[in-house]
Amino acid sequence: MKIEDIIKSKTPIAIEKKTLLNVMYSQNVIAEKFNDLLKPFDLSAEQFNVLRILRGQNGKSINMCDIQERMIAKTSNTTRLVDKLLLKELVTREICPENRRKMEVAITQKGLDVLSDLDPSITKHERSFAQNLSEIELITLNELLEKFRKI
Amino acid sequence: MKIEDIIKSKTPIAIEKKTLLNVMYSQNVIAEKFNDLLKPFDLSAEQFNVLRILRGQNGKSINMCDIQERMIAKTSNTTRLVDKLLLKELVTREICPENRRKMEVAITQKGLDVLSDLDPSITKHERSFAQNLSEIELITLNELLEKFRKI
DNA sequence: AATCAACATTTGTATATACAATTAAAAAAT
DNA sequence: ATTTTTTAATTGTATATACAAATGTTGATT
Repeated sequence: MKIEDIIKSKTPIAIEKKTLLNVMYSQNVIAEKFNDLLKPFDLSAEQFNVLRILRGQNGKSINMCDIQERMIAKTSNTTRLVDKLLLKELVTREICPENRRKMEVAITQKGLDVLSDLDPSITKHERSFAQNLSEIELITLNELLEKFRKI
Repeated sequence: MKIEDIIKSKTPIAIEKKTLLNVMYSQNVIAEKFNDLLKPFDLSAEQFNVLRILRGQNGKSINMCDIQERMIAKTSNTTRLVDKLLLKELVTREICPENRRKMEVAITQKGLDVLSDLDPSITKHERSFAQNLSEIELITLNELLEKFRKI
């Protein structure tokens, strides 16, 4: 569906504006589907994101700053995100002995299990979008987005 | 900057996942710049969006349902958004006499003035992203996004 | 005409986000 | 060695969002 139809604009939209709207709206579609997928697991998208970052550490712990750096939405409140994950026993948090300002956050076995359970539907989710495009088109889309957002 | 570097992934990411991350992150970059731009005007992105929809009505009023339909983030709470705009006297809201369930929302002169003041920076914002791509690339990007999100 | 279903909007509530202010620890400067 | 600056994380607060429940109105059914 074209963006003009989605926002029900009668007049044509300039290509500059249209592209911005298209990026914004696409993200929205993706995020909504993603939230639906996570809902049965009682995880928000950002919580899942943090868990995935922690798994990517392969057993090593990571501090709050470094988590924040790896996140897509850089303005999230990492402390409170980790609080939520702690309550669910999906992560551990300890003061770093070398630098007592820092926190060592790590994923628990329970956290790893939740991610394992989720993996199939995450992969399905990712493929459901990608299947509409060829390999070459996907590469092009990535390149164009990268150029587009570069200011 | 490539998405792998942004999320600091050491291992290469599958193109399916990468594309999703790229769309999500690009939206984030755009939204952040947009919020910065609106901040001096004391408007949130969604409030601005509603105002722009109202201006697009060319004097006619529009009800809540129809506003919602035209919005990009379909889950926003239109009532409370309009409440905020009412407080700032940027819109009017009246019960529709033909169907008392409906509300007639319209932009005020003050609202139109705010949008006029904003227009130059909005245009600048839109162009700042679009300038990185040629006309053909912009068209391609729009087409690819449209295909991508189609499920 | 009375009842029921559908519609349009609002309200309640829990959670999430944005962003400034605060706390605490470590590093740098004097 | 003490003060200042920088760094890391947390807390406070206001606003935004998600989603269910409630309210009031209209249209349909019997």
